Amino acid sequence: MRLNIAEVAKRAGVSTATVSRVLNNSPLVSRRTREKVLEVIKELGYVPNHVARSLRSKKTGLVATIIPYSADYVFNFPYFSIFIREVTKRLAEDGYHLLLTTEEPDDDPVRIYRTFLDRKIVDGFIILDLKENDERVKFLKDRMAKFVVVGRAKDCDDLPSVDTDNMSGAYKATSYLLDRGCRRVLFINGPKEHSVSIWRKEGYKAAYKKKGLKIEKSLILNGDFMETSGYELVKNFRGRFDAIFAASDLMAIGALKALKEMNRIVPVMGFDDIPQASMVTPTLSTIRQPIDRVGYEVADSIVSYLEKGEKISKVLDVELIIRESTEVD
Amino acid sequence: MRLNIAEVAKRAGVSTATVSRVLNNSPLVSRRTREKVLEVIKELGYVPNHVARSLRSKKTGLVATIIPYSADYVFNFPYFSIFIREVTKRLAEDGYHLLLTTEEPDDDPVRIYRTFLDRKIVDGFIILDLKENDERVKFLKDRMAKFVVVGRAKDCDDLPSVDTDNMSGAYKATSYLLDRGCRRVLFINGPKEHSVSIWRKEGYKAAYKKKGLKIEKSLILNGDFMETSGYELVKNFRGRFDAIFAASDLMAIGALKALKEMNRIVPVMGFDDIPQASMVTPTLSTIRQPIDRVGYEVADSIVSYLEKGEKISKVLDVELIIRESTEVD
DNA sequence: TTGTAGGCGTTATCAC
DNA sequence: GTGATAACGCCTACAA
Repeated sequence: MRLNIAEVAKRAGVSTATVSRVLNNSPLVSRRTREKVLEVIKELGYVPNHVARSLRSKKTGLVATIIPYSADYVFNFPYFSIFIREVTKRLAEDGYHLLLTTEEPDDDPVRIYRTFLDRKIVDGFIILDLKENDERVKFLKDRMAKFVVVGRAKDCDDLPSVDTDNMSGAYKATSYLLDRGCRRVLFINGPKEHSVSIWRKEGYKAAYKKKGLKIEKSLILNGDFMETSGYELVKNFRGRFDAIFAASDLMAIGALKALKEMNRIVPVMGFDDIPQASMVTPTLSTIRQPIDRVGYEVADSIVSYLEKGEKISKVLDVELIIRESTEVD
Repeated sequence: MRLNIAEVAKRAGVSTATVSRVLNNSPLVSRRTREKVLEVIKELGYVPNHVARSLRSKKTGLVATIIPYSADYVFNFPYFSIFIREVTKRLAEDGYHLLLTTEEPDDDPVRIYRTFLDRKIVDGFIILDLKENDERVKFLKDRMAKFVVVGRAKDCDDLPSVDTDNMSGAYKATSYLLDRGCRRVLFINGPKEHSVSIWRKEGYKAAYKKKGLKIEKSLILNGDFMETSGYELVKNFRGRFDAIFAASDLMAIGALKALKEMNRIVPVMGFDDIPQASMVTPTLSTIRQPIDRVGYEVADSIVSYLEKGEKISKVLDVELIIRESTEVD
């Protein structure tokens, strides 16, 4: 025997329309009818079929996050899992679920987005790893899709977004090093086109300006957030420097390794505050990002967008954490 | 204008049935008709609606993984992300997608499973963090749900499953320490009821037996896989020991910290080979688990189950990695 | 080889 | 307040 709305209706001696009304808390049902229907529902253990609802309502209750294939470091970022947990938790509060998937290599970066939109698999997207002139953003805008980005690109401030205050973070980090008397802070930034890199560079520069110091462009390098790139960039750097500020803890750790091999000691500052930061030797000074709140807020934002059409954007504060790596002398 | 199968049919001058046949590669379509239909499909940019298909076929193409709330360490396990990547990659090969979510705290552990089954949101499940007499397994079996477990419980060997050879791993680790002349290997196992803990304990014991040595039960402790538990267990241990084997790298790292504070040096072996293992000081000897293959195989298994009804189980080899932490003298 | 038509389970629009 | 009934978009007997 099929357990559907018709069966419930039959047993309760009402029409399917009435059952549906009860299910959707419509006020257009008398108290008595509602109670009777609820009783039957409970008795039969009836639960509405989500797919049928989706077909009717044209909403699947699914939000997709697609990890760019190039963005290995997203996965290597130990806090990624906390981010995911907070996202799914917030989504569930409104009955949404997270579809998580990865891009294929050598692939059109918007292929999966197109598939999900064409086949109407998801209601919205969360975009990670934002770049300037991001193809995905362009595509989704074009298709009038609903999405929220993590990060802020300068070319799309009309988008709902959640970001940490990368500029302020880089400013704090750099200022701290300058305050300690350092003058040539080697800045190992992330990839050039990434929105976080752009903001962090601004922060770095702002700190120099504030102190009235001249910025030396050759001190600004671009890594890929991974440990090896921090290691290599320091190892191969031919100029002078008296401190290092890396745009990720992993690169900072790589930098520390390189310094050790080169038998040099200078203050080193990271960014993120991943678990390793407090476990390596020396423990790493860094900028802590509230990754859990980023997860919560981005989920909150996409839900608001989907349910109420509200485009919410937030910038979250970051915190300077001083440990051993900057306290060398 | 709605773009659906009927519209395509109209434009191609055929019936919806024919279009459907073309879409599903039925041989019951003439070459000419097929080409014509495909042409129209291309021209209109028609793509079948996934939800409508799901309703008809009673398959959503979704596989759920639900992270137990208690299993924080799953998230703290840095390789979790690699696991997810491999899972989604393999699922996508057959058109499946991953629904990832977290349990709510203080909640019936099978609540989410029930919801997903009742509402028919997903086709199958991947179960992580398996325990003996696992409630979730019991529930899903009861409901005749399709699922694959990561791990092997002794009470359910009829389930499709993927596991690493935990027993062999623990055997290798313990044997290595015994071969070095250690006799009192403090074994910091995971939580008692976890299937991995049970297998690893077997391996530990087997190594002792093989050497004809007596097993000292007081040397076997239970932690929770996290760093602090390794630290505390060692710090508070009152017996004698001349080596440590921890069932996770994180606990091994905690143990190393405790030893350092206690001014003691003994060989320490971990389990997992997480990234930190090669970054801490001293670098950590450990048992490497092929987490990427676990991801691939578990996805492969659930797809085979869903598509062909085949229950596939696999046990994957692990590898002994010797670094500095065991080479102390 | 192709078409007709019913049904998957729900919701929304009408009437009553 | 409540009940028929027609969609939503697709697939599949069954008939032709």
